[in-house]
Amino acid sequence: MGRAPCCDKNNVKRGPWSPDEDSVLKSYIETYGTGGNWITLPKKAGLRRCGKSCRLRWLNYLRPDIKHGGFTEEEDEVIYSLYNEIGTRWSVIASRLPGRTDNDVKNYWNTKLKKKLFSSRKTTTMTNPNILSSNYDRGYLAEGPCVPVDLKLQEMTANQTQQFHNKYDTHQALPYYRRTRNDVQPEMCSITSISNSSPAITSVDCKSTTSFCGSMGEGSFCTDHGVQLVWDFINELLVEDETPRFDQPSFPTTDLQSFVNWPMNL
DNA sequence: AAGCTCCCCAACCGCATGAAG
DNA sequence: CCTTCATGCGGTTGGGGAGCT
Repeated sequence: MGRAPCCDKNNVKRGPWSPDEDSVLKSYIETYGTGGNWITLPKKAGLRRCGKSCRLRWLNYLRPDIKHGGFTEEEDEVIYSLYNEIGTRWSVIASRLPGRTDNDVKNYWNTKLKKKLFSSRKTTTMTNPNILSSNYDRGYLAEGPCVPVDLKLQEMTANQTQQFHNKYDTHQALPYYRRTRNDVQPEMCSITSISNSSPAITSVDCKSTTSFCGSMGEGSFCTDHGVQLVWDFINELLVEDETPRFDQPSFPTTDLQSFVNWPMNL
């Protein structure tokens, strides 16, 4: 048996809030505060709404310090940067953007910023047309300039590229294990870009971007279960480019339990 | 003008967390 | 310690507006 519902769903109104309801909720909270109890608030305020719904409406829309309207370039940068550091912890990201809510940031990321980030890879702030700016592209990178895989392949001769494609399917989905604060989760990724300045590649899975580098903090991933291929991949590409071949990082890459137990802050 | 598709975003859902008893 | 339950959070949904044919 599941948990008891927080309210009687048959007796509460759902869906969009009317201006009258907004006005009632706003004036109640401005007069009496939330009283630290959202569950009883709607009854006291005379609203036929679930407490959760009231809380959401207040926090995401009615609060006086909410900033409505488009995001600025500066806010975009903050989101890129924090997304790369901590992933989809929207409330933490929103806390760094005065007047923005977690819902706002999440919606903005999912509907606009992600697309903007992908399309911008070809055009923005590049000092070299073949190398993406690490500053702009922090959302993807651990550090240093980074080259999309497709561009890297274009640099090779047609014959080399064909041989490479015969050997590797560059768009195949690869399984890996991602470390989070609390556990290790199996996920899938595909490789989108490689760094030519540090032993790092960058991949994009369906949910987020992931750096593949020497650090063992949150977001790093285990190369077991097929992602060994990744290292062959990067070295094969880089060796075409006079870049020294990188050794595999020293952290455990084949034993899942060692990966799980490895200290976060090395 | 009508019908269709796409996109945005407000709102909902269910799970995790932590406080209180 | 265990249980209960309010709160907070991230993922997802769906209504409605905008744009296109």
